Amino acid sequence: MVLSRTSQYAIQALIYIATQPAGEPVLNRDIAARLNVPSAYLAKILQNLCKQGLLDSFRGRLGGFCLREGMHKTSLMQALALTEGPDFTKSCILGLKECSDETACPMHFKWLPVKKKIIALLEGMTLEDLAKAVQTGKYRLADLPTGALA
Amino acid sequence: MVLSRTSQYAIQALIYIATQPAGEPVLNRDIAARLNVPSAYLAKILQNLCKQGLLDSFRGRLGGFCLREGMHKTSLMQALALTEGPDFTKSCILGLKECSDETACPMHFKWLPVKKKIIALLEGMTLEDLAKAVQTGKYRLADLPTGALA
DNA sequence: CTATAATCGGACACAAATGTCTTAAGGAGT
DNA sequence: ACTCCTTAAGACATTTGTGTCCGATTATAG
Ligand code: FES
Ligand code: FES
Repeated sequence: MVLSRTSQYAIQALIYIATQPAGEPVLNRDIAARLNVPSAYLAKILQNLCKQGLLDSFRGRLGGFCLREGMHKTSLMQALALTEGPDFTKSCILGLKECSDETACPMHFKWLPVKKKIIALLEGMTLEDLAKAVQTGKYRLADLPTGALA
Repeated sequence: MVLSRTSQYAIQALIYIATQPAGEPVLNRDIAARLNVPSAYLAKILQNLCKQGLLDSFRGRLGGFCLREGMHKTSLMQALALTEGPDFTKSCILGLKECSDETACPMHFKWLPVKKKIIALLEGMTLEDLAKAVQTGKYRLADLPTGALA
């Protein structure tokens, strides 16, 4: 419902990276271990986020991934636009090609307000916010018991 | 976002069937043509809805599909439980196995109210309601120009 | 009974998402 | 220069979603 696995991994990883000291690259291996996610697959996702400009990557020793300068304030909406495609909120809930008041499906006018709430929520949450929440220790990023931060 | 193609087809078909005179079986072929959807695939979906007890099917001449007695008041939530699986609303938006206040991910308490709105919406809309809306001619069930009802 | 018309059921085909593996390339330390 | 550690890139495998096809079954009409 709502998000693909790929996007879920991406968000988890981004939040985790945001909890780590800025400027210190984080190893893909560590992220994967922390989130209990396939590391090779996660690498692909992170590489993509690099190409899209959200992350920086460094090879070799002391390498890894870290948030690009200023990207701590990236909203979930912006991040999801990169993983799900730029208009993943544009579609009609019944799958019609157009979703607008003029081409409304029978659910349109009921669905639209809810969709707006979802979008507002995603636009309102930044990686920074979520990272801080995680750092309080009250929330978990992975299935494991209660994620103690490294 | 939110629904699989299969569920979208299913809902469209159910609404269309609900707009037709009760008790008169509707041909799969006609539904597929009306919705502009692959008929063989739609047949599978309808067969499944039969097995789950939402539709009745009749073979041979004058055959087809129609809503089972009393099922006009089925909510979208009930219908989606059949196509998406019984707990498609249970999962965490970040993909955690458990979604509860005790095992909250950093988005949990913000997401939960929105999720509740979605569920309330789906529970509040019945096939009957949606069919009536379509019959006003103001809403469309398919991509085609403006669906004139048969 | 026969022909016709529709669903049923399963096998099959294709595509997209998810996950794995191997090799190449780049940077840090010695 | 050499070695080690890391990401980069692409090929490949697996799984799931989507879509097609065909023969079997069932019901109606003549
Ligand atoms: S037209 Fe269907 S949700 Fe807008
Ligand atoms: S735990 Fe993530 S949405 Fe509830």
